[in-house]
Amino acid sequence: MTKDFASRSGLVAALGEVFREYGFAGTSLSEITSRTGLGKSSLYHFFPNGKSEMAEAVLENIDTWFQENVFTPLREPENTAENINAMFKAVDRYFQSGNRICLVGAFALDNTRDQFNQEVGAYFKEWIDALALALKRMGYRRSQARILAEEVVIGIQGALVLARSQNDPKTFTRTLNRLRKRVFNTNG
Amino acid sequence: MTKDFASRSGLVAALGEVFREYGFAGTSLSEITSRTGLGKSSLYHFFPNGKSEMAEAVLENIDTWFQENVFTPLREPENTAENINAMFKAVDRYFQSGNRICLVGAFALDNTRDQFNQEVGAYFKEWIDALALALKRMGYRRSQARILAEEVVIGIQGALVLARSQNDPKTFTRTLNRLRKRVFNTNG
DNA sequence: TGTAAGCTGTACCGATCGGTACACTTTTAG
DNA sequence: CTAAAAGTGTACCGATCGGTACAGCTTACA
Repeated sequence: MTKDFASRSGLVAALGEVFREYGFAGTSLSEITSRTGLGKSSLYHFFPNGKSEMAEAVLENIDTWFQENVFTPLREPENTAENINAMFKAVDRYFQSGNRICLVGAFALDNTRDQFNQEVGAYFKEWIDALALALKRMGYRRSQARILAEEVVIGIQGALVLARSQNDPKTFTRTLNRLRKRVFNTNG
Repeated sequence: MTKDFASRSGLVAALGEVFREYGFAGTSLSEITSRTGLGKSSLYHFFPNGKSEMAEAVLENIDTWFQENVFTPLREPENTAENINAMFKAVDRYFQSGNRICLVGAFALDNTRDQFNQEVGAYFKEWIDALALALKRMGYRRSQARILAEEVVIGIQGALVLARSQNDPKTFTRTLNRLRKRVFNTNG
């Protein structure tokens, strides 16, 4: 593919890390160049529509990852509790135990959201829907399942904000444990 | 003061709204000019250090508001339950029932945080500390109070992310109600 | 009324922004 | 081996970036 990256998804992953660090507006092409080792000509070869196409690719990459590792398992009709547990593990891994922020969440907070309306909206909606379905299968009543699913996703996002604000990843893992307990212990 | 603003804090409030909408990196001086009606010369008259000084002023403004309306009341030795309830009301008002994001949270998520390390870190720390103190006074054991205070602040931040992502402010008010119940109902 | 301070418009600065043109090299595939 | 396709370096574009210089206007106050 290119001298610097074995696959396109490797490049997209690198782009994702740059956007995570600088935000969408704060990421310049020259920063991307220096972080990926690819000049503008190469970047525009892969992403003719420039920066926004790069971000689209990153968001698509994220969506694919969550589909495979989180959403689809949650929708499985069997081993529900196991799959919910797997979600917590996958999330912990994905966000590197609190050392990595949620790019979709970051995009959501400013007007970057407007440019990626569909992707940002769908990401959270799908997550909550899939989790609510699983929780219902676990025995929660439908309305309770929805509320609890929302609570979990909100908790994860908030914990990422707080962990980063305090430079303390443990805030995130602590929250993840709390949410797991809440899902499995409580009489919903 | 100026033809456009009766007071400095009125100007700072307007700046805050611009930063909320575009983020720090995404806010250009020309955008600030068009939104405040003040030319660069005026802006640099009030904020000789430019954009970052404007953001500092906004953060200071936010801190002042939260000190007066949230932190100080929470630290009062009496009427604790009342003051915690007042916190929820103040927060609902401040974030306009989910129509306004938390600028400090937004700053926390990308490298803007590095430039405002102290302010971003202190905002959340002080909030959690004050709330934990109040919860302890309400009867929670110290460790439980800390955990619960963290849970509340995390919930608020996460709800703001989610509400904005779904363009659904009700997510925020719903969460605020849930957190209030959690604080007052549970046997901690 | 005078004068200093507060405030603002205009014109400008160099740097960087996102993006393009194009020739060149490298890789792939028949 | 060859030709097309994929990938890249260099040089450039106009626009905008954050910031400055400075003269002039406006306001407060003595």
